[in-house]
Order: sequence, then C-alpha cells, then structure tokens
Amino acid sequence: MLSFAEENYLKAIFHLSDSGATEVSTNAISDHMSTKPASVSDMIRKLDEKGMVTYKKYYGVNISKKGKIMALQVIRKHRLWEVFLVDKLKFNWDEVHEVAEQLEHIRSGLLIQRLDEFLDYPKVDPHGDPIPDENGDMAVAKKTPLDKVEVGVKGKIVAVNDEGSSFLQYLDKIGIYLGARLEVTGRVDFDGSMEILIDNKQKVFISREVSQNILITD
Amino acid sequence: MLSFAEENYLKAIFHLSDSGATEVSTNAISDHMSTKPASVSDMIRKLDEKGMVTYKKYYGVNISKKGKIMALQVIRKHRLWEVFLVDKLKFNWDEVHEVAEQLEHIRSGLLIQRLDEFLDYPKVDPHGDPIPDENGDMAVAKKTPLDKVEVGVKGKIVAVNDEGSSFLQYLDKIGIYLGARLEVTGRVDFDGSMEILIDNKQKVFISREVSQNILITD
DNA sequence: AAATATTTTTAGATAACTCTAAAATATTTT
DNA sequence: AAAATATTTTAGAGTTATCTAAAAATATTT
Repeated sequence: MLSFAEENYLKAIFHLSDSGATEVSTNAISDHMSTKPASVSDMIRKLDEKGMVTYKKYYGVNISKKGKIMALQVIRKHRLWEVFLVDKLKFNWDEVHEVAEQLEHIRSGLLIQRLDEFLDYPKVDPHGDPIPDENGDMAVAKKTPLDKVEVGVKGKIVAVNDEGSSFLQYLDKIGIYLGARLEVTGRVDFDGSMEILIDNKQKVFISREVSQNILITD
Repeated sequence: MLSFAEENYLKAIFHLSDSGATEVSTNAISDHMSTKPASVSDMIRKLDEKGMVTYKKYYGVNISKKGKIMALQVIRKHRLWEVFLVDKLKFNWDEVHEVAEQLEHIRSGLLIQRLDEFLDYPKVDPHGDPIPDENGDMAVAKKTPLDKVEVGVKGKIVAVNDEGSSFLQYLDKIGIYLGARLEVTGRVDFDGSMEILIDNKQKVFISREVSQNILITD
C-alpha cells in the first residue's frame, strides 16, 4: 500500500511522462511538486524498490505498468470527486482542485464504486479531463490547443490545461466555459494573441498563454 | 492547525471525558486508540502546549474549550459523512465508520457547509448520534440504555453505542434498526439478559452486553 | 506503614518525509 | 578537449508520530 506522498509522486511522474518524453527528470518532478530535488531522489529510489518506477541514476525515471495503474486510480478518484463537488455540492470549477487533492487519497473501493454510480458514471471532470474507469482505461478524445488553430476555424471548448483558480476565474469573467462554441476570428502573428467569438455572441481577445491552455475539438 | 493524529487524540479525549469523569487517564486514551501509553504522554504534552488540553503529570487530562471546539468540528464532519454514505451512496450502517474516519480529516469549510446543505441539515447520524452544528451545539436527547429499563416498558430505538460492524450486523440479523418500536417483555435477573418484542412482531432474546449498547427513548 | 502492584513518564530508537550543503555526474560553452 | 555551468545524488540533520525498556510516581494490599 502506498502512502499519500508516494501517491502524489506517482501522479506527478505519470502526468509528466504523459505530456512529453517517457523519461522524467528529477528537476521536472521537483518543479511540478514544489519539493527539492534531493527529496525527489530519495523518493524515486523508494518507488523503484517498490516496482512503481524504473530509475537509473542521473538518467531519469520511467513509470512502470504497476505505477501507472496506481496513478490512474488516484486520478480516477480525483476527477470523480471533482464531479461530485461541482454537480452535487455546487462548487465552481475553480474551487474544486485543492479539496479533490485531499479526497483522492481516501481508501475505499466501495466508496469510489458507489460514488461513480451516484454520479451516473461521468466520462469527464469539470475541466474536461477524462475519468479513467476501474481498469484505468479512458476515452482519449483528440483535443487541439487553441493556439495551434487557424483563423476561421470553429470548434467547441472541451477542456482546459490549467486548473489554477486565477486562470479559471479569468475564463469565467470573459465568458468562456466548457462546451462553449467558438470561432477564431483573428490572430496576431507577432505575439500569438487571438480574437475569438464565443457562442456567436461575445468577441474576446486572449493572449497566447491563455490560448495554449484552452482545448477544443473541431 | 492540527495534524490528523492530533485530531484523533482530541476526539478520543473528548469522547472519554464526555462519558464519565472530566479527568481522562493516559491508559484510557491508549486503550481507546490502540497506541502505547508512552505515545499518549508525548502527544498530550504537545496538545497542552497548543492549549487544546490542560495536563498535569500523573493526574490526567482535561480538554480545554479550544480543544472541545476542535473535537466537535471533527465529530461533525465524521457524522455528516456517515449520513452521506448511507443516504446517498447506499452504504449499510455497519460499513460507514472506517471510511468516515478518513473523510473526517478533509479540510474545507465550504465542503462541509455544502455537504450539510446537500444532506438537508441532518440532526443525527446513521447510529443515532447527534450531529453538532457549525458552533458545536447539538441536541442532546435523553436516551436510556436498554439494560436500565424495566419489564413492560415500551420505547423507540434511537441510537447504538457501538459502531463496530460485527455488532451492527448482529442487530440487522435479529431485526433491530434505528426507529424500531420495542417493548421489554422479559428479563433474567441472573445474567441481565432480556426478551424484547420489536414492532409488535418479532420476539428476540438479547444478552446484557447487547442491551447496554442499545439506546431508547420512552 | 511497608511491600507490592499499577500507572505514567522519560530516554532512546525507528520510520517516513522533508530540508540544506556538499559531492558527483552530465551538459554546454569556449 | 578543457573549463564552466547545470543537474542530480549523497550525507547529515530536523520534524512528527510511533515504539520498547527502564525509571519514577501513585495506588493498593497486607
């Protein structure tokens, strides 16, 4: 059985290896988790001994099959709790992350099975991220970051890449929400900023940084 | 802010001082928590420093006002989660305790406020124990342990004293549940065992040990 | 009231997780 | 390729919560 700390490290390693190379560096983990590299070295040695990752000194970490399963279970719990908080307890999407970080560590197979049922087997969380099933499988829809899209393209906002409350509150303010229809109406090559039309109504300007964190389907 | 361990100690001290003298002994705590007396000594010294209890060496512990507030907050969370598990997730009353022991430590004021609202402000948990409000106040109904009751007395089962699953499963088996009407129809002075009639239907025999853990209102 | 037993505390150790500072290794620059 | 820089690991230490064993204090028995 894994400790909370071990679960958090595995989750971080999973996310980092998911969005990039298979090899994850010590520094990347320490950045992502706001711990010191020295602490990471220690922990990944331990996770290697437990068979959760394979670790070569000075080289990097690869998550193992076993580790991936554990990580996906934690991610499943995290995302189901987020759905619960938004759908049942009327949390806003920018308020759920911290609480879900705690709830994801509750250990009870029955609990998470019943929660899934209670929520009617949701497929995505309030940020559009897919929810793994009991086996760790999840539907991976093709999602395009808005900054990679040409002028004239239309699509639907299906997910965001940043769950920080300041980013999400900003989206609220400019009228962007999950499921919104949008069209790219203009683009500044110099800085990558864009003009977009939301639901054929509001026109808003967003920076490249923002557009990188908005995902659409075409 | 208190650690999980500190919260658990406070809860134990609160319960022990609630059901008996104000002074709680080191051994009573260590029994209740399945830790060693030496660990208890350490912890209560720490809790004293934090102003949660007053502690005199070799004498015992008294919970402070501050400590009582903290304990009641944890108890509030525990009992609300139990209601959630039974009412919403269809847990049986004997399945909730362990999970609630974990959930009670989740830190989020908003969460517990919204959960309370979602559950429609319940006054008691699935074992009949009262749920403290945000201020720690709770309705203390007069409840009589069944073993203190004369033959012929009628009443309603309103709570149980033991949340262990083996006890609760036994009650299920013999047809005892919260809210059931009962009448004491017989009693053996020698060993304190009883015959009771539930809902004017089933006649069951129970030992003194069981009757001590069933609470009724008259 | 002395002897015995029980309870409680102290002292020292261990495990998990984190840190800082220094050493080792790898990468980049000149 | 050697020097400079960056990354990663090791060594040693601190914190929290637990334990065992021994010492100290209190309670009980004779």
